[in-house]
Amino acid sequence: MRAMSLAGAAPRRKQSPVITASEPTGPDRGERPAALLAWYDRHRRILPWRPPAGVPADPYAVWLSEIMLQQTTVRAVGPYFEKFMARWPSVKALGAASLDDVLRMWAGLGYYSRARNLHACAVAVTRNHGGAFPDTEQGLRALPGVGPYTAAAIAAIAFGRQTMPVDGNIERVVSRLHAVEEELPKAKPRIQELAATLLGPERAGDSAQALMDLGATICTPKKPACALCPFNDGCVARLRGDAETFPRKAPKKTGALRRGAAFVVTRGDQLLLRSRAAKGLLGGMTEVPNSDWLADQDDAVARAQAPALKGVTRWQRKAGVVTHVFTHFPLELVVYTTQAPAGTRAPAGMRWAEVATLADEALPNLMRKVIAHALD
DNA sequence: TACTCGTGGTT
DNA sequence: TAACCAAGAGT
Repeated sequence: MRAMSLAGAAPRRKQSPVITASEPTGPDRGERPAALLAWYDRHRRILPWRPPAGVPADPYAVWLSEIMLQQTTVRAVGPYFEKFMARWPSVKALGAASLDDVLRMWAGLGYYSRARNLHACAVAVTRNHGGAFPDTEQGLRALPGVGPYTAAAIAAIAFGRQTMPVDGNIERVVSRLHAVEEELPKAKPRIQELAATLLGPERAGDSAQALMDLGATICTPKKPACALCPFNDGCVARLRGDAETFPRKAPKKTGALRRGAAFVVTRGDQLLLRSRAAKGLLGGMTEVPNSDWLADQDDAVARAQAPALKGVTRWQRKAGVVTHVFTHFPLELVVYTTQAPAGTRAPAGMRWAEVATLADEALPNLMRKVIAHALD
């Protein structure tokens, strides 16, 4: 352990007493896994789902965190992970919960198919595996919501399997280390292969988490802190001086603006809500009635999709619009409000909910914006 | 392969 | 400010 503590400071090549300025001074290829782990032992992040060094990880906590972290920042996940662990401390507990409860707890975190698959996975592990996660990559891969990355991550981190998960961080680190010119996603197989060479003979999970921490804190997308990197001058992209340009990837096109209308109906202290279709955009989540969302949507056409309510003929249009940006398109919603008389029946498929308890509803943030705008 | 699928923070 | 990015999966 004592020797390891020095590895973060750029180990020198053993066979070359004479080192020129341009010669690589980073660890030799074969020494990289050890240098990486030594760096990790000194600089690993403290995270809610990560036990203290040397303490085995709880597969349930690893799985839950990995699902939440898909395309989601560590900061955003933190409170959700704590909430879920407190309410459902085991996969069996989560498997016994209702999908509705899971969606309510997940509301605001985005990518709601993850929550549906999370629940389905908990049920499957409880029913088909006796509440114990499969301990192989192949077994994990068969579970809902568990793809190639997550299966490898759980196998390595929770079960010590010799496999290297490749996420966005690792793609960036590895593509820079080897200056991989091929564009993503075509370069994935090559990057997977190169990433696997960074696995130490033991501590596979730590190797993976080390690369992720390195990508998140040192080998960042913009202005990487190369001087602090354990790979040092062994990094080809750094030697070329264009580390920031990796990984190569085709620019993505932005979607066209879509427009629509949302209808906020109050009845005393209550509000009219309904549920969205089980799958697709915001699948299974709660919403206020609203129109189609279409590019070049005409305001009058959208307005005409207001719910039919007995005794309601007048709608007030709120000034301004609610804007929201989805991954593949931006959205602008015009908001109409009305006050329904006491006793007004909710249309088929809709229900009245107390405004005071809206926090407990499975409302995606878009809908929270709409309601806040309407009641403002 | 190329879309779909949320949200918030950075640059 | 527009673009990019974050421990990707499903179709």
